[in-house]
Amino acid sequence: MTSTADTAPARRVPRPRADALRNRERIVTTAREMFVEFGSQVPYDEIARRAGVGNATLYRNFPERADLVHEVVLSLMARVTELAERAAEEEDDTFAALRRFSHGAADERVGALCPMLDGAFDKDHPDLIAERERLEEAVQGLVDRAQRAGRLRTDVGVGDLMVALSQLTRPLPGSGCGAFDQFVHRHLQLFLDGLETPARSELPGKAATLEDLRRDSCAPPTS
Amino acid sequence: MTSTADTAPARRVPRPRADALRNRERIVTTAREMFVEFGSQVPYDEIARRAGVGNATLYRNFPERADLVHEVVLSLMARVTELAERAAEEEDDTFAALRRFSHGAADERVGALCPMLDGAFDKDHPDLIAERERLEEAVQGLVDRAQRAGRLRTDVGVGDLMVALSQLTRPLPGSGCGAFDQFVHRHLQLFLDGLETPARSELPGKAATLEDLRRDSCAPPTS
DNA sequence: GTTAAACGGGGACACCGTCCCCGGTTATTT
DNA sequence: AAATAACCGGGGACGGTGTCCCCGTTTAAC
Repeated sequence: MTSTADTAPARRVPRPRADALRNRERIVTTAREMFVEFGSQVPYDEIARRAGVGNATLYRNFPERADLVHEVVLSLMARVTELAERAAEEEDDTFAALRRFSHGAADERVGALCPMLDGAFDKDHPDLIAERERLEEAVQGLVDRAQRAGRLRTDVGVGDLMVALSQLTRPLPGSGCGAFDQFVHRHLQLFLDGLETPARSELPGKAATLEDLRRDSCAPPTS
Repeated sequence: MTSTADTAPARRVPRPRADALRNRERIVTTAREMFVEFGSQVPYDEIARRAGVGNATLYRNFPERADLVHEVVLSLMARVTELAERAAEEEDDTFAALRRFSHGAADERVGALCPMLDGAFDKDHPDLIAERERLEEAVQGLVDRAQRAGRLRTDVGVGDLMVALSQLTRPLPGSGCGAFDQFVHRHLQLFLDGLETPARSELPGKAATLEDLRRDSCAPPTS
C-alpha cells in the first residue's frame, strides 16, 4: 500500500518492519488514552501491558518519556486541528461548527493535552510550535467567525473553550469505566448553551487566549 | 498504667493539649487542599511538610490513610451542605441560589470528593451516609425549587450539576499553580448560563441523579 | 530457506514512600 | 516559677514499585 517513491539509496534498506510500525501505533494510541486517564506519569510497564506489547518494545521506540509525550501530544493536536478545519469547512452555521468541533474534541480526549503544561517535555520543539500554530489558527478561526456572526458571546476567548473542554472531558481518576462518558457530551452541550448569545450573565475575569494559558501555567508549584 | 478512678474524678484526661488540636485541624485542612491538587495518594510526608508539622504527628493522628481521607471527605461534605442550605435560605431568587451554591462549592474545591470513587476508603461508614443524605437533600432542594419556579431546565438532574462542578473545579494534574483558579468561576458561570431556561439545545442521554453516579462509578478498572 | 531485526518476559538496580525511635520542646499543674 | 508528662519533629531503616537491560525466541522480509 505504501508505494512511497523510494529510489533505494545505496546505503541501507530504510524499511521498518510492518509489525514494528503497527506496534508503535498501538503504543501511541494507548498512551494517549492512559495519559488522559492517569496523567503522563503513568508507568511504562502499564502502558506496554495495555497496548499488548512487551515493555522492551516500548523502551526501544521511546527511550525517553519525553519522546512518547511529544509523539502523543503531536498526534492529538493534529487530529484536533483537522477537526476544527473540517468543522469550519463543512458547517454553514457558525455556532453549529463550534458545537461540532467541541464534541469531536471531547471524543478525542483533548484533555490529554494537559501534559503540555507540566513541563515534562520540550514545549519549544519546532514540530510542536508548528502544530500549535495550526491548531490556534483553526480554533481561533471558528471562534472569530461565530463571534462576528453574533452567535457566540464576545466575552469569551479560545483559551476558555479549550480549558473547559479539557476539564469536562477528563475521566475521573480510578474509574476506568466509561460510565461518565455519557455525561461528557451532556455537560459539554450545557456549556455550549452558555456560550451562545445573548449572554445570560456577566463573567468574572477576562477572556483567555492560548497565550494566557502558556504563560500562566509555568509557575513552579513549590520552591 | 495511669491511675484510674481513685485520684481523678474523670477517668480520662478530658483535655487534649491545645496545640494538638490545632495541629490536627491544620492537617485536615492541608490534606483537603493536597487531595484536590494531587489526589488522595499524595505522600504523607508531603502533607506533613506543607502543614508545618512533623510526619510523626500525622501518623499519630491518622494511623491509616483511610482515616484521613474519611475525615477530609466528611468535613468537605459538611461545608458544602451548609453552603447549599444557606443559599436556599438566604436567596429569594431560586436560580441565584443555585449560582451562589455552585460558586461556593467551587471555592471549596468540591472536586476533592472524587477520591470517594477510588475505593481508598470506606464508602459505607455511618457518618458518611448520614452526611451524604444531608447533602443530597440540600442540593436536591435547590434544584427542585429552581425547576418548579421554571428557572432551571428540567432535563438536568442533581448528578449533572455535581459531576460538572467536580470536573470544572479539578486542578490540572502536575500544575500545582493556581493559575487556573481564575478560569474556574468563568467556566462555571458559563455552564450555569447553559442550565437556565429556556433550554437552548436538546441534551443527549438522560438527567443524572446521585443514585446513578454511585451505581455506575464502582466498576473495577483492572484486576 | 536464510537472515537479521524485532519481540517479550524476567530480573537486578535504584528511587521513594512508609513507619518507628528518640532527644528536644511546650503546654499544663501545684 | 519549677516540675512533669504529653507532644512534637527530624532522621533513618525497611519494603514496595517503577525503570531499564539482557537474552532466548519469534516473525517479517528477501
